[in-house]
Amino acid sequence: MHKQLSDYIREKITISDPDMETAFSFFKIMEVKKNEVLISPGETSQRIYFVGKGCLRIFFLTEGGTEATRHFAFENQFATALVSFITNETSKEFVQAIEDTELYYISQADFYYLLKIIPQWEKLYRHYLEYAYVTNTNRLMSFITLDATERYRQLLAQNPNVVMRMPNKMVASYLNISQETLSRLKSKA
Amino acid sequence: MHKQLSDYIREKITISDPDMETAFSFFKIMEVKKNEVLISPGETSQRIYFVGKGCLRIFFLTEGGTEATRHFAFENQFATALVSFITNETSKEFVQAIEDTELYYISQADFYYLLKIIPQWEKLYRHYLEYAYVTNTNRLMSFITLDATERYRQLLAQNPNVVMRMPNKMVASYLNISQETLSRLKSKA
DNA sequence: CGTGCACTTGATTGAAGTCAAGCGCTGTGG
DNA sequence: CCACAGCGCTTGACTTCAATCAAGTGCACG
Repeated sequence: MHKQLSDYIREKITISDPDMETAFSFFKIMEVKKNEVLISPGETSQRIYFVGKGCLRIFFLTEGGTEATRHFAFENQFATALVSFITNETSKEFVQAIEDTELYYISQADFYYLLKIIPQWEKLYRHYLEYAYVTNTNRLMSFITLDATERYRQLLAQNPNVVMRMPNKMVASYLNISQETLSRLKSKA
Repeated sequence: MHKQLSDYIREKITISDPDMETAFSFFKIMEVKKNEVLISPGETSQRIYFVGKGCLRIFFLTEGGTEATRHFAFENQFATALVSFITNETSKEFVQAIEDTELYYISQADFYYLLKIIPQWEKLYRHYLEYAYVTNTNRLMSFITLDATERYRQLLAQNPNVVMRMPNKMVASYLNISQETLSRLKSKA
């Protein structure tokens, strides 16, 4: 049971069977339909999700009302509205299922409890934070150094999943270009 | 001795006097002149710096050869080429003193050693990572949602230090606008 | 079977970059 | 202590990349 999750955890840290049992006791399973929203702006109650099957998207709305996608989380990845999770302030971000999705989740309180009672759990969280930081920084650098064409090429090279599995408008909002521009890029290359 | 650093640490975590002693034994003090470069691209030997007095800047070069500033670290902040520190790959970033600066630094090896022997040290690192992540994400969002004028206004409101203490060309490279555009913005507002 | 949403394609616009020229401070060496 | 070289900053003219606006096509789903 929870094999994907335990594999993931054991890949990152060494953890005793009893500790793994304890950790598991706080995770719950959950199925959501395509397009369902898990976290909306203004909410404080926080969870961390682990994607078993399907895909989550984290995005926020700009003043103009257009969506800006911050992250896609596929199978075997943790995801949450991380800024809100860290700061404990209300989220500015949505978390939404893009496909029918199977999730494991843990509440923020339980997650913090695990940080206290399982020393290695801190290390797991550290890895998640490091990953999130590196991803984000690469993204930031790509906005600064690359134009629309190059950003699209890079995404195609580094994360073809996104381009294949996600609808165009979401890919565009992830690259921070308009849907029209993405359409033109695709037809050219 | 090291009062600034110990104050900073005690603000983030609870740590025994002997542990603090141990931690301190790995930090060294260092003075650098204005414009001196501490880490250059291609280097692997990593340190974490704590700014006692002065200011550090982390930046990288774009293909065109222009500088893109990722972060300014003022008094009582930790700073390093964090992506390289995390991934252990060679840095793409420079770390440079912008003013005559007084630093405490610790090597990556020693820092990791502290993570092992002082349980609370993990928490300190966590706080640093969380801070870096939140800062970076806010920056990312500002590039996506705000135009040049609004980014400048936001920086002026949230971090006037940067605008006051840093030369124009660095402020511009931090906002990811050209020096000319920043000049025009300043003259208007 | 039809309504609406995703996507394409074309025409126009606009924000900010680039190029270019000139001013003024700073600091360095004679 | 002065002079001049060079860098930082400003201002103007022009260019460009990608956004917006607009219209039309086709597919998916109720």
